[in-house]
Amino acid sequence: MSSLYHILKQQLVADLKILYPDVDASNVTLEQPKDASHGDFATNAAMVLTRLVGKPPRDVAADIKSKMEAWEQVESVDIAGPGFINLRIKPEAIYAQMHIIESDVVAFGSSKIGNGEKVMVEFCSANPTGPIHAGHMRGTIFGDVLSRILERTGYKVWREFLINDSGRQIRTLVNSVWLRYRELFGENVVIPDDAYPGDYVIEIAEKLKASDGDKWTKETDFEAVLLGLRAFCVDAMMGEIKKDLEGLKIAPFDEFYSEHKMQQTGLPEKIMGELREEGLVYDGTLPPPRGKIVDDYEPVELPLFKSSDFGDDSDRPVKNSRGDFTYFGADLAYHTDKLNRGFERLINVWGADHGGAVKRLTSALTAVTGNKKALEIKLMQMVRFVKDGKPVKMSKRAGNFVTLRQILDDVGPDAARFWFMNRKPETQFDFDLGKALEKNNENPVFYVQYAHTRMCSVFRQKEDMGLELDKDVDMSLLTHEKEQDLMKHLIMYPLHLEKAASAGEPHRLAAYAHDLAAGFHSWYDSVRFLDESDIKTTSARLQLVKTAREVLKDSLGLMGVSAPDKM
RNA sequence: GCGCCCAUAGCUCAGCUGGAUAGAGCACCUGCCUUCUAAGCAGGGGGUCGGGAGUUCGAGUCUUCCUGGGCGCGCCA
Repeated sequence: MSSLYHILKQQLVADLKILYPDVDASNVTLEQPKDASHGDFATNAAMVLTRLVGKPPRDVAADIKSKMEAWEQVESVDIAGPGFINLRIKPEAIYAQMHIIESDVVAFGSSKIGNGEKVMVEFCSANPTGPIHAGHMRGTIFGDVLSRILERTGYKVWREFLINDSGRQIRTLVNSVWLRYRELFGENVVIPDDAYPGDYVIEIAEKLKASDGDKWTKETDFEAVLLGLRAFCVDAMMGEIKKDLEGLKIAPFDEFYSEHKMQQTGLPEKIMGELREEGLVYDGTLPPPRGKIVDDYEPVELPLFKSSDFGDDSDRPVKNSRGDFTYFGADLAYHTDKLNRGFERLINVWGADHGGAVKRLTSALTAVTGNKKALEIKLMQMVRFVKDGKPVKMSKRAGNFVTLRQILDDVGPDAARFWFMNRKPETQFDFDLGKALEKNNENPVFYVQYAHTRMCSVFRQKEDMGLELDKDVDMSLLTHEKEQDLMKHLIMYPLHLEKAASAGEPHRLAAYAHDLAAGFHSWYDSVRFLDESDIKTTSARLQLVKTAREVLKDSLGLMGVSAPDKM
């Protein structure tokens, strides 16, 4: 806890506790005012507490002010407007922060709001029936960066990828591969409409031929083929998926969890039995589906989960009429197992096309935990892919979808990652494949990276000039407005990380990095850093450049974006 | 018909979980390179924050209704 923000926040909380012992001050914030003339920090404490304390805001502010004036880091305290308390920090306190940041930016940015809580982030979970396509990118990048931010803010993060390797899609995959495999041996096969059409299917077939020879051409029973080739096909697909994840610079998953294996252990049966004992699962008949006319509807008695008692609009079958678990049933078992594995908090990153399943699963989990909200689902709205202003339709069936690898080949991981995580998840947006191809500066990542290369370049130039800097740096020489602004922006880094973590919104980190780059670019153009005739000022400025570089590099690192020395 | 999400500059989007005078990029206009990378900087024009009502010291932000767009609505995955 070396950051000024953390220290001041702690002092504020402690003082409020003394002033108003019985009042809940959790809504009190310590922020950086937009307008610098309002001070370095501001708190809304007086206004938030006015009703709870039963005094006018400016009176509350006066109480708090008297406490704050005793803080050693504070130069002045002012009450403004409806009851804002504005703090001005002693310059020395800010200068001291620069050295702390530069010596260990990770420690500086870390916080304990996570309290060591075990949180599982499940994301990506692309079906192993084809390469990762562009539609998965948003959630995959989101989950990756969110995980990194949560780790930095004191959570114990577990990254999990659910391999959806049971169900009909796997039959289709195995069948598609098997047909292509037989085709390789000269058999005249007919590829049905529902088979996967991509070239990757042929590649797997070729691998199969290489490893097993003609063994599977003699087999006529598809069930036997499925049994024999399921693992081979899924493994081959997962190998490709893992390569894609690596290409996108996704931090390693802690576990790739196989749904098929889960089914085989009998875990879902066990969990359903327990739920049945608790009265949460019962046998019943559902009404016909609404909003759609179904010709072949017949009422059937199925095991149902009482999700309607927990906010869902209907009860949901956990098994289908063939006796297999439904997607919902398997998901329910899987998530119950997550809790049994000791995770206190579950975060799932899903695409908006799964939005309809959110309520039933969260409500089911609420039932299982006895009314604790353990599961949080982050929905990624759809990304519309456009080229030359026209939408590009993608379909796995037609085989014309844009793959993650294509985008990586075009723009590289840095641009792709920054582009996707720059935006908050609940808005849908257009990804222009034409612009992405151009690799121009419309992608803000170049702006941020360029700031970093400029910082590095200054030091290269300093070496070339043979400048010897002072060991004892006097930061008080940095009187320029841009320098003051930059320093104040740097000390707020931990606050922005905490907000990104607690809101579950990684894009805030991208915004912070962009602002930091802007502050630096602006400063860069207003003063010359390297001045042989004034080594003292040069030393102080380079100290600030070094500090800013540490923060910028660290924030880029958390986003999984590289910080190049040269561009 | 029902549920979830969205609507902010011409375009793409931020807006710090209710705070002080609503921001950035692109596009358009005007300036700044014989000194640290001009992939940059400084400035200008451009807004009824989709519309109405409400909540309170205070609303782009919360509630509600309306309009428009996206996603979904079997035992599929």
